[in-house]
Amino acid sequence: MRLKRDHNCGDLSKATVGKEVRINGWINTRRDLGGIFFVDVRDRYGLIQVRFNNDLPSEILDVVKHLNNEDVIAVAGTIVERPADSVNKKITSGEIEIEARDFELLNKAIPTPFEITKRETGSEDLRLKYRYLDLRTETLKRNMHMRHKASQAVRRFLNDNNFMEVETPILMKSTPEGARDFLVPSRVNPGKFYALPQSPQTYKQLLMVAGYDRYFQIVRCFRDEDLRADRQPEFTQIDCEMSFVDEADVRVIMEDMISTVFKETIGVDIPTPLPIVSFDEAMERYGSDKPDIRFDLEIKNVEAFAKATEFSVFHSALDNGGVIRALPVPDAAVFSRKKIDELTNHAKKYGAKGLAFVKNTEEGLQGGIAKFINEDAAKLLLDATDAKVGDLILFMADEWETALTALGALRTLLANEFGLVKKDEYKAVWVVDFPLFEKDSESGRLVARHHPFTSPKIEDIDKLESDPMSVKARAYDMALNGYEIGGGSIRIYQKDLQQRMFKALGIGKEEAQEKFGFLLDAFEYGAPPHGGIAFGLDRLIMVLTGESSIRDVIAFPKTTTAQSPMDGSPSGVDTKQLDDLHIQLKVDKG
RNA sequence: GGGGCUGUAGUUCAACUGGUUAGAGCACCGGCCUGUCACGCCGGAAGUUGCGAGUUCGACUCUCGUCAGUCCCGCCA
Repeated sequence: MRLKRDHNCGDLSKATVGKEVRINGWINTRRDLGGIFFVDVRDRYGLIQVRFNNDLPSEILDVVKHLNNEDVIAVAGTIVERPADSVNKKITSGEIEIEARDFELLNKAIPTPFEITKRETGSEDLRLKYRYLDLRTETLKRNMHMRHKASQAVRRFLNDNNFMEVETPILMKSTPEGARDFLVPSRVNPGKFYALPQSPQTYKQLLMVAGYDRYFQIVRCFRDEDLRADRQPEFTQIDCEMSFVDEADVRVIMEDMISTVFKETIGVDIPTPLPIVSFDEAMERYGSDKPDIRFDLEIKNVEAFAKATEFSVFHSALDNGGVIRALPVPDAAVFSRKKIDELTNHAKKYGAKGLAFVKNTEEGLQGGIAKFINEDAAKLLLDATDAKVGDLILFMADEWETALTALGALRTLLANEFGLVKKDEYKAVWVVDFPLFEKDSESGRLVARHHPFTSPKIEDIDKLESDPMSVKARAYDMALNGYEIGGGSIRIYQKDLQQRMFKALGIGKEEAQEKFGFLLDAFEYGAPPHGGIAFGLDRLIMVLTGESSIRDVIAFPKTTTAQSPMDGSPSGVDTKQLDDLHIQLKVDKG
């Protein structure tokens, strides 16, 4: 190229008027007025209007006349002030333009499959197929820049606080305890597989044993599970671990980190210390273990009321060990039958069997289950819910977690519909005191709610064998605007306690030694007390950018079927490759 | 594994209750235009209605299957 740039499009302003500059960039838009030709040139830094007059040499004019959007060009010219009546207030460089003297077409572009300046054109799969074009759009450029800024803020903060960045293996041992692993065959080890890390959990604990007492890594993690708007098969974690700490130490420094990131990226103050709620309280009040606390709309316990009614569904639920909870919805007594049916269907997605309701009107309780409610019961209900005239009260009778989760889902849905969620508000909260175990719904066996390395609360250790479901974990999650953006725990660091934990999970001594022997062995060589946390960087960027899909904050994401329309991955491979890996397929490769 | 929604020129959308040659904006091509900035004006080209089957005199439209995208449930230690 002849005309190499000495400025970028974001450098130019009124202060540079009179300067001779050279810029390189893409054609954003162009306007041919006959005797005068305007081209808006775009690069990563900004947008600047270039004017081509018709006194330029015809070699230049002939090319300029046939320029297209997204052609790559070089322009040499003078920065000049625009006539006062031709100022474009919509762009930052709107007061100036470049009067072109020399020009070079660096590369032509064929018409793009969607318009770069209009992100609403082009379906998502088309934009994913041409991701390098989508990344040219303002929105994605802004998102990727936000991601960069947040990552840098995290690195700076952690470095300033003595955290050391250490890389851990991408090829590791498969431990099929939690999510399904991505497996990697090995040519030199026939019949054996590595797994891609679901998280560097064991490695960071081993780094603590090594004495690297503050570790971090911005690290890719892999899980072969179904995708969602906020879930990708590969995603990035801000992974941290610290030695000689308890829960409060980790919380204090990590909420400081998140607060710093918000300040440095979008200028928002997240006041610390963050509020702390227990898992039980989060479930009881918000129906979620990652509550959105930007709005009230809280769930109420109405069991005293339920017992006083003649509604048999309530009584049988209670007899079967279930609970009765209510969600009072202000000013929703006007809801139609159809609307309430919609809410019922929404609740059913979360395992609810039905949804009872009653309307609080001037004439008392009406509609729904009103006929089962006598005067005494009505008083109990209004006391428990603080419902005002004009409110709708929704009831759920079910198992504790099902009832609350379903009401929590309705809470979120209704808050959005009523506009209770303010877009520019950010409220984070710690959720603590999680149960250590939960029952696997299929097998009924005990599984770790967080992971098997999470320490039980010291006062609960005695109940590990006798009453495991009552044992609480030394775990903490950070929820932000209804997203779980981080989670961690104080870890087990003693071999015997770790072995008891494995045993409680139904992992035999030999199996534990085979799968996690390296960790158990390490605990015998002076393992310090330690704990840590991992934040989902992608979700954090989602919140910072206000996006509702994780794909919009990842440079090259996958579709919901875990495919890449751009490069066609995953794809079949040659028989030769498979032979090298000692692999035979059971199905035809696609 | 299950459910919802969507699929029509390059692209965004339209096409009545199943009925003539499937239309329009943007993009593209040609022409005109010296202050535009979503420039404007005139003209042109552009379609296996995702794919396959069925119902029908007739299917973009109805039915079934399939593929893809997306959202949700399950799943995500």
